[in-house]
Amino acid sequence: MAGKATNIPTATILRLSIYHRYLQSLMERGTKVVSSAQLANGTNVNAAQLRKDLSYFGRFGVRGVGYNVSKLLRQIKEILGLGKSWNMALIGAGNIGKALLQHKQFENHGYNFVLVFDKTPFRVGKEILPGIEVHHIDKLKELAATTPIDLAVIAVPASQAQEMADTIIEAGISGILNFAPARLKVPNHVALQHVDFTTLLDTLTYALSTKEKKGAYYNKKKEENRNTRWDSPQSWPDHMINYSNLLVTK
Amino acid sequence: MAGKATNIPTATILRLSIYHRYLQSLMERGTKVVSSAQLANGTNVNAAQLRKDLSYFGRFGVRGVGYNVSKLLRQIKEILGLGKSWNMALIGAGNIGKALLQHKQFENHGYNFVLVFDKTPFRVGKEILPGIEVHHIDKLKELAATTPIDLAVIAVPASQAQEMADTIIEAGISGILNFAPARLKVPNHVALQHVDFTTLLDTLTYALSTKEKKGAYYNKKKEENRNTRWDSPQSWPDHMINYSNLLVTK
DNA sequence: GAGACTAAGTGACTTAATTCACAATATATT
DNA sequence: AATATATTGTGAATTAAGTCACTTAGTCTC
Ligand SMILES: NC(=O)c1ccc[n+]([C@@H]2O[C@H](COP(=O)([O-])OP(=O)(O)OC[C@H]3O[C@@H](n4cnc5c(N)ncnc54)[C@H](O)[C@@H]3O)[C@@H](O)[C@H]2O)c1
Ligand SMILES: NC(=O)c1ccc[n+]([C@@H]2O[C@H](COP(=O)([O-])OP(=O)(O)OC[C@H]3O[C@@H](n4cnc5c(N)ncnc54)[C@H](O)[C@@H]3O)[C@@H](O)[C@H]2O)c1
Repeated sequence: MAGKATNIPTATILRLSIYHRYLQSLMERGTKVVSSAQLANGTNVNAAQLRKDLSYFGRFGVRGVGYNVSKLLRQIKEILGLGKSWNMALIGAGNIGKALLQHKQFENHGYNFVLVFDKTPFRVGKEILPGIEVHHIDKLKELAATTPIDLAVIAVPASQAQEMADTIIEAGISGILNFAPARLKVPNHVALQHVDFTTLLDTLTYALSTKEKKGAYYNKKKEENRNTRWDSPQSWPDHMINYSNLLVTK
Repeated sequence: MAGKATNIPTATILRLSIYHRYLQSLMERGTKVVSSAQLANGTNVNAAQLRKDLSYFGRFGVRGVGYNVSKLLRQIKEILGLGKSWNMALIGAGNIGKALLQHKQFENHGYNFVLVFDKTPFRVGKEILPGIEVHHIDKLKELAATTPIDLAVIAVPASQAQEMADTIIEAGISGILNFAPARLKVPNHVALQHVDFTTLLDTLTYALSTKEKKGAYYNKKKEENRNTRWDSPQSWPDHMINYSNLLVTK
């Protein structure tokens, strides 16, 4: 486990998660060994980049052979902190919130909604899922004290989002996934990600628009240009993500 | 409208969308003029960066004064292609798909679901929204020929996602927003964005994990370090996006 | 209408991320 | 045991993105 002291690119962490998912599918298919070229191809990244990404954390492969799928999977889990199960609180049990609660995949990945909050009277007190009651948002701090929460998911209207973030942080939670279309301000010790549908749609319309009226705001160059810049509508290179969301990833 | 020939950073487009949204809120509040510093502060970016982002497309401000809110808003709309209304097809009318259909905000922004597809017998034929019937996926090509579709939203299980992407592209649609946890391969002329919840959650767990056992995989540095690297759990610098997917965005 | 003041626009610089290309090291083969 | 072959790991080079800091061009005041 070498582990470099170098700064790790943010995008590397995003990609690690993507490799992780692909490795899981390889596991299911029974693949034992995979080369950086195969793994990179399956996740749409450059093979050298994949190797460099891993090299920030250690040396996991065997030269001339490749990577042992289950071993690499275990090691990426370790790096990303996916060894344990993570308790999540949902803030806002509306359309999106309910879809998230229903999503079985989260549990499989160790993400569990253990508390759900809302404000609207007709939602509060209902049993939204077997064993999961909707609590009033005012009880967040109190309940978070007994049930330790690692992550909070914000799914309230944008106008309420910053206030909710503040409440969440005050309750001692320091990881937030925000679905509201608002860029939140949080102190440095809090990890935050935005899931921003409209912004992503806007990048698509930009791509399609520049495609049509080529030359208006942009000058067309080499058509064969790889998926990296906005010369032509294309896939996202990364970050993006964002980058990203970020964000933002091919 | 100067319009530089330079390559435009992918992250610039993401940010443009974010400025756009913030400008809309300023409009609603009746603000007439805004400085780059204010606008940057409201969107959590560096003021110089905001000015540079705009400079790729022209000169929209007045020196010594700032930007006219409604004028800048109009110009960003123009750049991003938000002047027109965009027809969308939804592929997969399950949990997430239904939440998206319900979402009123999309219409306000010019994004309209005009066709909905699924495969499961009990969903096909139902009127899922007033005036919107769920069609069988096999009819996509046929219906897209009569109702022009600009963008497709994929909300089917990951195992079906690549196949759906291929079908969509074959039907002549060249913008895709994908919610399935799978990295899709598309030809160069197709614009693609991934909305990847789990990957974003994974970056949060990484941040929280490294926070706890500082020094394991990372070496703690200046604590005051601004939100830019993975030295400590923090906000996403951008892209991340995008990128990123990236993607990724503070 | 001269001078003070403010904030945009941008070239130069800095920092970050990606890719190249090859040395290092494993396995397989004869 | 020597050689062929494959694929990792990584410094060096390249490319991209972000920030600084100054110049320019407006408005406002007196
Ligand atoms: N539904 C979508 O497809 C979609 C798409 C993109 C973005 N979003 C965003 O996600 C967020 C939620 O969207 P939605 O469609 O689920 O909205 P929704 O109106 O269906 O649900 C919002 C829920 O939040 C609750 N709420 C409001 N203020 C609250 C507060 N202060 N404390 C606790 N609960 C509170 C409401 O009672 C409601 O149940 C919004 O910001 C929306 O813009 C949703
Ligand atoms: N629900 C969530 O909160 C959530 C969160 C993250 C990711 N996702 C992803 O979004 C996707 C959809 O999730 P969901 O929860 O809505 O699942 P779901 O099972 O509720 O809905 C999927 C729908 O797709 C339809 N479908 C399946 N194959 C199809 C095909 N070939 N053609 C047309 N329709 C088809 C199914 O009939 C079903 O109605 C999945 O890939 C899921 O992993 C969902």
